[in-house]
Amino acid sequence: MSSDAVPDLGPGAGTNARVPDKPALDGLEERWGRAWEEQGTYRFDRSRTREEIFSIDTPPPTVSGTLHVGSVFSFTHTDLVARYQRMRGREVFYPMGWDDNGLATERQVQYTYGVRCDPAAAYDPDFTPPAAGGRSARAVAISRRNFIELCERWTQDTEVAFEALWRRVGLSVDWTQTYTTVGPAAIAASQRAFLRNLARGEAYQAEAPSLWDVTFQTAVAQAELEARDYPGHFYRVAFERSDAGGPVHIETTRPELIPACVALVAHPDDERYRPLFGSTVRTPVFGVEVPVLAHHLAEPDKGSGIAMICTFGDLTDVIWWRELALPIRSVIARDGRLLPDTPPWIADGPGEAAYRELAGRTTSSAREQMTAALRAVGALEGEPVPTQRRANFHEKGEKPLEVVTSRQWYIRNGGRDDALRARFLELGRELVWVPEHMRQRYDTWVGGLTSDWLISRQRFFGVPFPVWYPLDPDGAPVHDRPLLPAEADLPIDPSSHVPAGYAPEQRDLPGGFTADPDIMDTWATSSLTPLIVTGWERDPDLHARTFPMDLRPQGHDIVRTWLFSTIVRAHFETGGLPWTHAAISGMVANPDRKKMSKSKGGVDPLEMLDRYGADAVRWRAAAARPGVDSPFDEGQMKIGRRLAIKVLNASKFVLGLAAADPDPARVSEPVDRATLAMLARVVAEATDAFEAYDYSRALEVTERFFWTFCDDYLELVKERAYADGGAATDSARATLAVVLHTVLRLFAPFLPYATEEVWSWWRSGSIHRSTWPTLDELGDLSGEPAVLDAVSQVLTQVRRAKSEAKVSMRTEVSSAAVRGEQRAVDLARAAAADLASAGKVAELTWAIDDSTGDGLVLDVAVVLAPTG
RNA sequence: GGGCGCAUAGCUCAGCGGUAGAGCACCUGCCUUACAAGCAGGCGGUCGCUGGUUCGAUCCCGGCUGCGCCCACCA
Repeated sequence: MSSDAVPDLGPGAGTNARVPDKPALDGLEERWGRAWEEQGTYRFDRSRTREEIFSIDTPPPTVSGTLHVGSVFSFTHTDLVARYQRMRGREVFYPMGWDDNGLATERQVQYTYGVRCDPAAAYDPDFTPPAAGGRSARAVAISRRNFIELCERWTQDTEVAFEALWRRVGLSVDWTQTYTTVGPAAIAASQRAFLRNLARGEAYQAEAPSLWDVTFQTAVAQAELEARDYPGHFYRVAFERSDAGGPVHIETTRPELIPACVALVAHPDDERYRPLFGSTVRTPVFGVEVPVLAHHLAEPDKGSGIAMICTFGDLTDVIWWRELALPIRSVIARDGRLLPDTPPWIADGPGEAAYRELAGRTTSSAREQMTAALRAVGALEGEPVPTQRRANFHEKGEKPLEVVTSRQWYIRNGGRDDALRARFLELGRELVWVPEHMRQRYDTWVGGLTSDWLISRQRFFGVPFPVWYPLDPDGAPVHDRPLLPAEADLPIDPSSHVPAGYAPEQRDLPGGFTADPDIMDTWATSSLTPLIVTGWERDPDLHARTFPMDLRPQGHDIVRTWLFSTIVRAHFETGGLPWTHAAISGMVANPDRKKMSKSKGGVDPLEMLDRYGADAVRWRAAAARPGVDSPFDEGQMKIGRRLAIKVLNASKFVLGLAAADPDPARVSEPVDRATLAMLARVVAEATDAFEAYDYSRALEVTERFFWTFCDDYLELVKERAYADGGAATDSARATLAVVLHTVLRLFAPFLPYATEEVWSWWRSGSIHRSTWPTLDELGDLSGEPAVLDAVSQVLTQVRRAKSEAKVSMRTEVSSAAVRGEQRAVDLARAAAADLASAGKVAELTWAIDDSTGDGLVLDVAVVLAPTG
């Protein structure tokens, strides 16, 4: 067979005619990848019923450039389960999506093509991106439409590359079932779910302070936060009491926010400040009069025990502002700079002049300027003291988040509703978690929510909100009277579609309408994957056959985002869980145990696949137990490769001896029956392990059996199987065939290429559509597995004698005297003839010695034949 | 500050109430017609520390230490 021929998986096989002389792994991936595609091996049969289907809510990988080793591992984990379930007879619904939506794509496009989106720019149909992108290039401003076109182009290219990688890895995905998170079906589902959330009051719009990323210029959600240490200084600053009672010192890390100060606050029980409650102080430099207030969140032992409240320096400020009913005095603009115009509350002359020095500066530059100003008026006490402050960052951002007041869309998630929070915690308990303890992260997250889910983003590439607003006679949007499309019209883009009752010419004109400019956060779409892929409201027949899904596999880093948000959305739409099981993969870490980042980490999955082969990489992935982080260790790949090669070679050998159909009824010899009894244990253990999603254990027990089988059993029965005729020969050959037939299928989920190759040598159809082994097919299981251990003891001691004498294993043994307790001797003696031939022992003798007290331990005295 | 996980041979990890296991690495050999990308044999561990339960603890319970991760209102 030439290497590029597509093998026939049809009926008609069954002989050993196809066993190659020199089996090799090279070319298997290409050949079988093509065969599986052409023959639809993994095609989903949608005529099956819900009970017959196993449906998987695969994570849509972010199309942000490259997939790393960790992704390969975790997707392999899912595929192991998928292949097991398929062999168990379930029809596996295993679609693949691409998360091309959102900020990650925008950043890649900006970087790759050297552009930035300017919504004010005009569309250029002939636009071609600058040849040289990269960080050093000056970004070209392009229209929103041009920008989105580039995003689409970029994602298509990467999706092709991703699919190629996944096929290479051997994921048994039905590649006709793919979706993208900005595809029409996903947009329609996102918009439909949003409209329903809105109608039921689960989504709402609010003008409120929220976390804001000044680099990306968008609001962000609590789930996207990352707390990081951030170097800064404590500044000790004096406020003058209005009653001239002397200065009050506060300590702050952000003196540039003094113009936004609205009050000072101390703990109600703090004796030092109690006399001041109800009085006022003047801010330094600006002379703005602010009250001194009491609140229990103020901590007496932090700083000087009294803090300034600014609108807004952090989330505590937001709480104080709300609970103490303070005014808003914002000074930070959306670009992170201080507002260009002097705020109205700064009225006095020197204060105005001081503000003008701050206007337009970044926060860090304003901080320096403010420090100088404080020093000039003598309000800075001592020198700033270096400190590590902890600030919230967007997980992909480089500057600390600010708190900015803006109008945003929210979805209720229990953060402000204890009954709803309790419901989500209850759903978390109903879900089966693998491993169990991962539920803890969910509970911690849901229990710690402090706000609803902010889903709007002031970005460009994503699902637009299906909303318009009427414009009043002054041209201002009337936000509390949103105009909504009919569900039948979805998906829509409010910036090109027109709301019912309006004409296109009325867009953005007073008395007309305007589109909601925002897009949804990528998780607002990803949270719907179980609904999107199962055809919710789009294909009710498919939905009924696949939902609720069986399995959500994912990483533990996105429990708080993807897993939780999916439960939120499914609860609102269906009242229950979107899946019954969540299997949480660990991360691949650098050898130093630090989290391996996507950008660096340095290992290219394709290079790894080239070097070791997909089966080897899968083997290594399977060694990482569910939920356990695993250090990247290239040396381990070699072991997997060795196993795959071993499978080919051992199979070739077995088929050379015993190409007949596996028939346990012909197994009669004690050592053969022992082998099948042992194999039965392996089948049972591997099956139990897989049922508990513990693919690692399934692999481990199979592998251990297989190596022992190769090293001991195969050597032991070689000659008996070679011999012609007789029940003993027949027994050996039947055992070999049964073991191979069984072990290949146990290995199939892990080594799909090598096992398929061997299967094609003697069976028909694909091994991946064959059935998982059961105890029934192994026949009579009353064999005594202890025979194997006894036999192995004898074999080992004969080999040791040869090894110690530094002679070949072919060396003849004049005599071997086995001695031990009755039972042990009987067990080994059952394979006397095999032992003699495998060890090349001329005279094998047996002695019972019940006085040893060694139980099943055997002692073998070996006398080697003289060499010469 | 709260929580979760981990701690067993140089490395990666199983085991989990009854005298310590695998693979890799290392050492010594062997071209044995399935496989030298192989095979055989061997060296190597007071199972993190410390109390307790038990006839007996690597395994159960408490405390401690170290590492990793998650969460937390960042003055």
